[in-house]
Amino acid sequence: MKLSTRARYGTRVLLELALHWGKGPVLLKDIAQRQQIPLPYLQQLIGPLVKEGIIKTTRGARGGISLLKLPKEVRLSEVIQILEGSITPVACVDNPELYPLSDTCVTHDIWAEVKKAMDRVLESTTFEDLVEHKREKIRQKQFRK
Amino acid sequence: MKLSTRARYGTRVLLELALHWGKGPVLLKDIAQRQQIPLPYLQQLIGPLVKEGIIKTTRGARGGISLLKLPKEVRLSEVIQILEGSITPVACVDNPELYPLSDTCVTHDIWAEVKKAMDRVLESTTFEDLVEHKREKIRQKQFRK
DNA sequence: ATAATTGTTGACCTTTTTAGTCAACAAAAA
DNA sequence: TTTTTGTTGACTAAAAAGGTCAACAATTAT
Repeated sequence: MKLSTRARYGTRVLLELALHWGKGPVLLKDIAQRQQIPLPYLQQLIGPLVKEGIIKTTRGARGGISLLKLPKEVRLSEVIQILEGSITPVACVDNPELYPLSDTCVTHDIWAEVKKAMDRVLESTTFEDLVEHKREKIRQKQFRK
Repeated sequence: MKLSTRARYGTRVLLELALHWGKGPVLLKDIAQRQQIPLPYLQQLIGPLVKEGIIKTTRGARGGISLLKLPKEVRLSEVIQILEGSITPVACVDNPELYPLSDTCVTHDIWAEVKKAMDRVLESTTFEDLVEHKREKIRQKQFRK
């Protein structure tokens, strides 16, 4: 049940952009370095995010990528869906019509519940939440010194 | 985020045993056929379940496998843990000590929440629940005819 | 203009994981 | 003592994950 690195990296990239909101584009190279993501791999991840209208890219000198929406308008669930696909534990939860036995298959039902439980968390979390949470953590850390 | 076939097959096997509770051992061959699991693969799955004391095996003619505990004493979470390992979406949720940045890493926290949400479902579901649910479904199906 | 700076794309490769097979063996019952 | 079952560990094939690369396209700075 591991999340792919695509989804994990993608979340961290978007969190960076959310923290940098309103301050112009962020260099891919810098993100790659700070987040310890191989640059060529990172470049590959942003394609789908651009296509879905989450971020925009600016080419040429002083370019980079930036968030297209407000951080509060981007849900964690979207990003995972885009970079990883459905989080369903088993395929038949997404396509019950393909599995005619599902009307007496109780394991099907329980996997559907598991998926719902995950969805509740991922859909209720926006990048604004993450930004706030992050700033709070940093404050607490300084306080402890 | 897919569940492995090991975990899915294992759940179905235990559900069979729970439905057959109190009626002696069930042949591996029969389970394999009914559940459409390759027999040699199934044989491989039961080892860990025996080792953890969930089921017992009986060799020789009229042998098979049977549930060692009451269905209501076996949680779905145990079976998945045994056959698939931890369901954590990211490794650092299980071993925070290995990742020193986790005290300001908010993505870590959100993955931990996702895991908790899954655990709540899996730990609160026993095979007695599944058996009941199954019987209820069968009743409803007959009623519709 | 044109050189330098960035992002874009698709093809490719390597490693790891998953799913499954097989053969030789061990125990119990008929 | 033969037949019926389960046990184990080594092996293999296929798929997915993770990552690399080279050639290209668009901007900006000079």
